[in-house]
Amino acid sequence: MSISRKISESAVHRLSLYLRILEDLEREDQKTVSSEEMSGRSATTAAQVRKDLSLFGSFGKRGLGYDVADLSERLKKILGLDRRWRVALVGAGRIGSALVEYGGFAERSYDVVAIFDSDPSKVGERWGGLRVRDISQFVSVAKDQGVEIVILAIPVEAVPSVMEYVEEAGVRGILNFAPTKLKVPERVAVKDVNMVMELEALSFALSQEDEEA
Amino acid sequence: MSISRKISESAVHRLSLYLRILEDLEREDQKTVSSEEMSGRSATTAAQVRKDLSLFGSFGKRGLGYDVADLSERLKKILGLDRRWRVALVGAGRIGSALVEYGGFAERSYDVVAIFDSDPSKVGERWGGLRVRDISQFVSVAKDQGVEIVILAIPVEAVPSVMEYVEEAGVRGILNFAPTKLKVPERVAVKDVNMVMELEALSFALSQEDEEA
DNA sequence: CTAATATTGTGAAGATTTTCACAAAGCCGC
DNA sequence: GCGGCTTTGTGAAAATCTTCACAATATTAG
Repeated sequence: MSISRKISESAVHRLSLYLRILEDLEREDQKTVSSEEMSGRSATTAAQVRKDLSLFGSFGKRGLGYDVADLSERLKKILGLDRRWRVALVGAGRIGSALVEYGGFAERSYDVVAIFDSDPSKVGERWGGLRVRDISQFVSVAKDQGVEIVILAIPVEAVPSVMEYVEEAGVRGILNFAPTKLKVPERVAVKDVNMVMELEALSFALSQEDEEA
Repeated sequence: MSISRKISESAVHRLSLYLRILEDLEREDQKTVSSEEMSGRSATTAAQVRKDLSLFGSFGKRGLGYDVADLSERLKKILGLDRRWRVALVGAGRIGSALVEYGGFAERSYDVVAIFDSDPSKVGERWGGLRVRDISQFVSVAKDQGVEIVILAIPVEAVPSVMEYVEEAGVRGILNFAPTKLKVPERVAVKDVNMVMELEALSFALSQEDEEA
């Protein structure tokens, strides 16, 4: 179905965005949608939408547009959301709690199956049905539970030691909230979420405006 | 000093990253650094580092490299971190609390000067020296406090009504955690932080690997 | 069945970003 | 102060990404 082609970061982000739009449309009971309308609801052009989709196949009908339910299914498949992913949260702090509480993950395809922390006062706490475990148990539990993705929500200092466990357990992907570049073997995929960097991009943009004025 | 030139999103992200690296180097007491070393600590090439910096001026010494302290200062200036920014947090939920607790903001250039929520049970709570206020007071307080940046950490449903206030108060930049595309006047800059999208990018990457195998 | 209308899919053109490669500069040791 | 070594800054080339523009195809009305 899909060719081994290099898809750019931004294209993948747009696919996520399209999926969200399609889910909105499904809720609104709209049956078909044109690239034009999709572009209106995102921040792209109709041509971009069509090009992005055409990277994976030919999903629309000329003259008609795309079938909302069908395209939504296909995007889910493309994004790997046609299966469940087993996720471990490492770091039972504020960010971790925000994520677990948020709950949106389960509705999508991610099951948080274990939570770890190194702080003895946190270990043992119950978090929405899961007991916080000591990080030293990471390797055995992660292997046992078949954890593929780790959400890393720990302070920078703790990163090196934790990463040893993560590597040993054969985790395949990391969503990294620590503001540092992780050193990982090539086979491990990393995505960074970094609020400070986004804030800096914001103040950069605002400063530029000021200078132009 | 700096020309009104269009700097790409990714270039700005890299600048943030360079700044973080320089701060590490300062802590390590290293006085100068080459583009080569900078690239080793980030995920770029030496040429990219030099090109990025050259967009703003000529900061290095041939044969020697860059002065760590000097470059750090210059990057801060470029990113608008040579002044304080007055920030309001809208949404006193888990994400908001994670952000305020995190504290890294104050160490950088952002002062959280007000917190708002619409939930009466939260209004009045004290959060690290600030009282949570009712969102209905947003416009007057934001104007009074000179708020320029808003961190929007509220559910999607609440976005439209809150955005009316935000717009009226003349806010210039928004760091948006709500998974929806904000509709804002052109003068307002928006940066999105979206964990679900990053997770989807991760499962996309992992699925691709699987197919290739 | 035909004409009018809508909208996709996609080569080709255009724009932007990244990499290359090397002249220009500065430092160091002798 | 000269030769050797290092490393920047930057045009030019290469690669990548986005937009354009239009043929192909589907639908609908009559």
